Amino acid sequence: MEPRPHMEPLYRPHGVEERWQRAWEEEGLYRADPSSDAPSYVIAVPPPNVTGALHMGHALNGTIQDSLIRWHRMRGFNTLWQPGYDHAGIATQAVVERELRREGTSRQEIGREAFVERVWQWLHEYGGVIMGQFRRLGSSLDYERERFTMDDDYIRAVMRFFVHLYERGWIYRDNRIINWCPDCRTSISDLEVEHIEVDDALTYARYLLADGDGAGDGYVTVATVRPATILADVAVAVHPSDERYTQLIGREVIVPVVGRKVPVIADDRVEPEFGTGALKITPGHDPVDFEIGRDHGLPELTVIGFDGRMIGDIPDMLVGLTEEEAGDYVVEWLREEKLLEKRESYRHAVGHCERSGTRIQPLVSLQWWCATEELARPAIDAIQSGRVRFHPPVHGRVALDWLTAIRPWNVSRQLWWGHQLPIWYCPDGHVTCAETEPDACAECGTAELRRDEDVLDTWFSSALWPFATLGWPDDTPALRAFYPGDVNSTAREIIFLWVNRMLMAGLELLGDIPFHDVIIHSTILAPDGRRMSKSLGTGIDPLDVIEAHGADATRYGLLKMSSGQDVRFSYGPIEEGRKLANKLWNVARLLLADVGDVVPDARPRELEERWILARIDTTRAELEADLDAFDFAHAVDRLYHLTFDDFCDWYAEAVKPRLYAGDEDARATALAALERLLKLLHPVMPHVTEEIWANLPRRETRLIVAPWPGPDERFAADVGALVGVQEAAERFRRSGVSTPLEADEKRIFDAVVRPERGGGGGENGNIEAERERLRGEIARAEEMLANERFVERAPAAVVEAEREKLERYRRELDALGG
RNA sequence: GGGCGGUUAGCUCAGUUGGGAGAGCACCAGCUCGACAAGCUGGGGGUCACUGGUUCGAGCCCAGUACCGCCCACCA
Repeated sequence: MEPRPHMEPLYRPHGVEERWQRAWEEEGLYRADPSSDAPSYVIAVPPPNVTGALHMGHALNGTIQDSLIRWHRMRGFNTLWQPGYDHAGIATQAVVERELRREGTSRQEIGREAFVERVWQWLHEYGGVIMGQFRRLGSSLDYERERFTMDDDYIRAVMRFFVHLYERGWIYRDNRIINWCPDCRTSISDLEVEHIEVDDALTYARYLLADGDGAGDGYVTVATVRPATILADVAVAVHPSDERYTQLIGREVIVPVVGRKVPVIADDRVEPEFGTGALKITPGHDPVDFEIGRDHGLPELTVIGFDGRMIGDIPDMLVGLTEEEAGDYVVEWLREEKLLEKRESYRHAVGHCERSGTRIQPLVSLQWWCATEELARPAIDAIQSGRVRFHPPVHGRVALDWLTAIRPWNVSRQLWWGHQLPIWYCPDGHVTCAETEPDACAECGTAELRRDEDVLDTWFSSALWPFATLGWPDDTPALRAFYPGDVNSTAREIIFLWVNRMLMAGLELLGDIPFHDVIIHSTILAPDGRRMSKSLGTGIDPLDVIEAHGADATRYGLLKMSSGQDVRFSYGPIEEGRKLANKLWNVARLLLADVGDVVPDARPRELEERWILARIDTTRAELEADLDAFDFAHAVDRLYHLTFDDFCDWYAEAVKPRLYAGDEDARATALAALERLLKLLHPVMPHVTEEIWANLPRRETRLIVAPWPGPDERFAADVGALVGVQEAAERFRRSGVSTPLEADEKRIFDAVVRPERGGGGGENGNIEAERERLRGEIARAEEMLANERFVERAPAAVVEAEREKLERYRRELDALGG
């Protein structure tokens, strides 16, 4: 043990926190032990993007997980908090591509191999800073076990997963419409598409009947927000029971500009009430139209390329234009041909790439897909049966709804950074799927193989995080010791992307759920209620908060404010945490001043000592219930009031005179009570508690691994022992009226309230004011008890409580001679 | 379009089977007490969004309205 440092009146977290963070890690106290016999408690950190920096969500989530981990470590569990990073395919590739552009080159120019090499180089230089920032928060991750989704072992796990699904028959290649981001130059999944309201123009265009017989007006009008896609129209659809159009079904109309004759078809996916009730069908560029087109056997024409430019069988002058330019041309053409009925402004939600913000281009493309119904089934059961519980529970139902209506998963991305698909083609077009590069085509045996160039969706590998980090697919000691895990704590927005897929992958590959509790933590908004975001300038850097107030205060504050679904960040709770740390520090100074060779030992003699030990024990039980329910805001609130109100304002003040008098029993008991208080606070505020712990005499273990206090019923009967004194103090402070007290109560009263120093009015306080107050209370109670219906229908306990209150007020009034 | 959450003190938020509206911050007043002025004690401040209903009794339960936010979504 190091020498006891001088304890200054003001607790300064700087230096102290970093010192303990280094000590805990260097002494191996964060380490999980795969060979331990103790029950395990496992949380895998949501792997942050390897390019990213700590934001407020990380800080809150890190605090939640660390508090649980530290609590269980003290309770004797073999804890593993698994650290690591996600390679974050699109995000990382975008960062490095941006850098290449600044250098005047591009990934296409330097080629795939050099580009991937460049990404690794970038990561070694700038990536992977978050784990250092997690350390600064005091996070007790087992840093020696850090994993990366692009580690060789992890890649092997991803390949195994893919081949497994392929062999199950759930992986297939299909030419379907996908969400194409022209900026990222890749497909993205439905979950990565963000719908944003935009103002568009709705163009009403007339399609002339090909066999114009004079009946009606000889045309049908359709509405579109994307006039350029008219060039790829292959049909017009109407609702089968829409009487306006029944006579048109089966006839042909002429697509403007290109002059193509296309059929009028009937489909009940058309909404008769919208627009004109006639829908132009563009299977190549619209998801609904694609489905309708497939069902009616229509061709899929493409007029917009992967670069967002016009291509295909269209007038030469349009080739190479943007969709918008081409659209303007089409509208102008319609106007000249008198086929433009009208244009009106129209506000609607349009899909955008959530990473680049670019408007999604629905395109037909040959991609790899994963059929997910079979994977989802066990996950659905796990949630329905309650084996996996969400906190708050509402998110379980949301997760369930998604799983129940799950759709095929587009798993291929047209990127270079990521896990390249383990798919090889031979010149004859045969497909070989294997974990490692095969020698020959599985079908025809030719050795001439070409690997598919696409990489897998980043979330495909994230799905394996709870067990690929433990060595799966190998049967390792870590996997046996730490799977299944216990808790997953994460942000609301990745329930589908990540949580559900971990459930599916874990159940499919290991036959068991990866965790039984899912915590969905609050979203912390900027103080003005907007999202915290760098680009909006509304972000608050948690490292700045730690710098200014300390990690303990930051942890406390984040837990305190994280009660609702969304919560505005404010410094109030952080300040509260800082005050709590300072208060704790100072009460420790009081109890440790002139401590001599007294060691902690609970041997209570007086009322206030039995009382505080009872209060600490009941708070321990309540705290455990809060933590078991993942109710962190209540847990820290409880700790605050235990420390301030009970421990400092009442107990410490009451026992102070005996400490000054050199009462060694009082001293030893005080230290024992402080010990227990420190233990309860440690999971939330690890640094200040460890620092004080180190100052306690004869301390041979670290608080971080000190045993969590068990139930202590010895003084339970004394938990209300101070009620009389506290009421007397309240009365005295309110009106200066003294209450007759027993000798030991009087001693506590005098120590805590110190009437001789003013505050009230002494024995001659305002007795009449107090009588008046009591008469008011009595009147109210009498009124309630006079209400027959209340007496008849209210629960007996409530009525009885009211009677007791009345009796007490009357006694008190009598004592005041009223 | 569908679903979910929210609306309580100036601010950020609690309020646990319906039974006297709370905390922290801010504000005001008083305390230089042998841990802490980054402290202590006390105080002011609320039509619990609105309307109706159930009940002896509603912040809480029911119906509806308004506003804010989130998620999902193939009405062009």
